[in-house]
Amino acid sequence: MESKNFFNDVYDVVRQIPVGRVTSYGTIARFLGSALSARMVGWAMNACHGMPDVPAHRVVNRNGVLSGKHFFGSPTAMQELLEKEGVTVKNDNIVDFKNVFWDPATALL
DNA sequence: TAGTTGACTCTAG
DNA sequence: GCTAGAGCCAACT
Repeated sequence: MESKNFFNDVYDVVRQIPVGRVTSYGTIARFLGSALSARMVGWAMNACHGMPDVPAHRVVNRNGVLSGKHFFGSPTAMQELLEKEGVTVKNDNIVDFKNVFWDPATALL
């Protein structure tokens, strides 16, 4: 299980997402150098179930939609978490997504 | 071993 | 403006 280099990178980026901010799979994928590997970010999130330090709820698709909300055990768990952190979610969509959007390339660089 | 799937994104029609 | 198809990589069956 030491072959999670790509996953580890994803976790590292997601872990650095500040509270009240969200990012997208493609953004992380591109930041890692694989813009077309956005799916892999999703897979990384799928494996992040054993990583309580990885706020997967702060990672959404490029539309700001909670695509993976269903994978949190409850279809509203992701929304509840985001709203609890100050992110307004409406109908599985992040309100002012552009305002709460967090770009690793801008924050880390 | 090989085939299919998947929490995405982009380009083309 | 919306719908459809293609692409990437790893895990699961």
